[in-house]
Amino acid sequence: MSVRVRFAPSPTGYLHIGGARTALFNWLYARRTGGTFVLRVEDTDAARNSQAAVDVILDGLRWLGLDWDEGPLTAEASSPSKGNRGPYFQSQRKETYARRVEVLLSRGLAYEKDGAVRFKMTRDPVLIRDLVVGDVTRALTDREEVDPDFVIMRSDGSPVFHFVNVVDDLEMGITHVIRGEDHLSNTSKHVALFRAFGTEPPKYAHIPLILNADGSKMSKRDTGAALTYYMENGYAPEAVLNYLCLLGWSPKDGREVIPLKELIADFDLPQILRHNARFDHEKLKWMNGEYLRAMTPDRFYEMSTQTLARAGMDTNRFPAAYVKAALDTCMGKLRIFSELPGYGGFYFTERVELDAEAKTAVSGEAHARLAKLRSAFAELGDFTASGLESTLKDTAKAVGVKNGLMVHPARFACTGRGSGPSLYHLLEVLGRERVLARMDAALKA
RNA sequence: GACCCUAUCGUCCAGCGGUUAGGACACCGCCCUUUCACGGCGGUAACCGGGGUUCGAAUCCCCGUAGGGUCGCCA
Repeated sequence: MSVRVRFAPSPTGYLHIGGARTALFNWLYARRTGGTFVLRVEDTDAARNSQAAVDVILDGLRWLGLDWDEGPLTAEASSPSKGNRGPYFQSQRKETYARRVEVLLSRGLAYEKDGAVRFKMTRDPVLIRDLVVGDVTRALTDREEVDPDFVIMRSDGSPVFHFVNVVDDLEMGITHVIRGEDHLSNTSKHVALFRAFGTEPPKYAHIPLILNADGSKMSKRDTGAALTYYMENGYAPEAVLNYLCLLGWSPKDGREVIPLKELIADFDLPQILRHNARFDHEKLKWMNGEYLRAMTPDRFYEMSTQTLARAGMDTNRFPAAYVKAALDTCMGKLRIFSELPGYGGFYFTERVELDAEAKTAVSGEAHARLAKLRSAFAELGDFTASGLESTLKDTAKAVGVKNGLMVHPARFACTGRGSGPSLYHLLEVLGRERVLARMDAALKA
C-alpha cells in the first residue's frame, strides 16, 4: 500500500514555524517513499476562518517549496481542488460528518445528550504504537475517569476536531499521521474512533516540539514564531527548510548543509528524536549565509533588489549595470538579506549621513589626508579598483602613513560606515562623480 | 489534581555496554586581509541527581528532580 500523508492546518492567520516543520516532515516522507502528500484545511471554526488566513498557509508552503499532490488550488473553500478524495476543506464536508455521526449513533457507539452527540470512549488504557516515541500506553486521567466520553458533535450540529480529524484521515486513506507531539495524549481518542468505525488506525509518528531559545513554548508573539518572519526578513527558503530539518532529525554522518535531494533520500521517521528542540536563530543565520554564498548571481540580484525595495531603496532609479556591479561587491558577505540595506545601502542613496563616529573618522589629522586623497583621485585618469588602489597607496606613502589611515577616512566619507564591501571596488562602482562629491561633503562636515 | 513524553557542551546533533565522550552554531585566541565577512589553525565547554543490573554504564531498570504536552460543545 502506498504512503499517504497529510498536513492539516487550521487557518488561524499565521503559519507557526513548528507547523511548517510538521508539513516538511510529512512532505519529505511522501517524497522519499513515492507517496502522496495531502493538504487539508481544517476550517471548521467559521468564526476565525477567512480566505486570507488560508492564503497565509498556502503561501508559506509554496515559499518553502512544499508542493501538495492533493488539496486546494486556491484559498477559496468552494473552488475546485486537485485530487479525488476531496473536498479538502472541512467546511465543505458537512454531509460526510453527519453521515458518520449517524453510523456511530445507530451502532450505539455514540449517544445524544443535551443536543450534543457524545462518543462512548473506552475506559481501558489504549496502546499507541508510535514510530517515533515507541509504544505508549495512555491511561485515563482523573477527570476522564469520572466521564471518559467526549463530544463529537456540538448541539449546533458542528463536528469537533477529534472527530473530523479521524473521519477525514479515514476517508482520505491516510496511512501515516505525522504531527506534533502535542497530539500524543489525544491519540487514544483517535484510536478509539477508528476502531469504532471498524478499522485500524493509521501509523502514528509524533514529532517533538520547537521551543524558544529559553526553553519556553513558542507562541504567536515570539520572534520568529511565524513563517512570514523568515519570508520578510531576508531568509532563503532552502536555508530555512534545511535548518528546520535538523531540529529533531539528522543524518548519521555529520552533514549539516544538505541539498534537498539528499534530504529526501536520507530522511526517515525512526531517526527522529523524542525530545523537544530549541530554536537557535544564530545557527539559522549561519546556515542562511551558507546558502547565500552558494546562490547563483541572478537569484542574489533578485532577492537583493526585493530587500532593498522593502527598505525604501528603489534600485530601478539606477542603471542596471550599476546595480549589478554594486551588488557584486556585496555577494558572499551577508548572512541574511535584511543586512543588505545597512551593508550596501550607500550605493543607492543620494548622500551619506555621517554620524558622530564617521565625523570623527574624517576630522583632525584624517581631514588633511582625506583632502590629499581627494585631489589624487580627482586627477586619476583610470577610475578603476586597481588604479584607485595604487593611487591610495602612493598617497599614503607620500604622506608617510600606513594604508589603513587613508582607507579608513575614505570609507567613512563614501559610505558613512567603518566596514563594508572592498573599498577599491566600491569606489570604482560609485564612480568618480559620487566619490568626489562625498569626499567634498565629508571634508566640509 | 491526573495522565503522557523527554533529559549529552550555552544551543542543535553524534553516541545505542568498554571512546582521551565526536561534529556544527555561538564564544575566545592566532593566521590571512584595505574594513567586514569568508577561509585556515587552536581553545573554553556536557553525560540532571540518587539507587540498582553488570567485570564494566552517557548507554539497560527504578525513584526523584526538571522541562514539555494533554485532560473543552478550541483546533
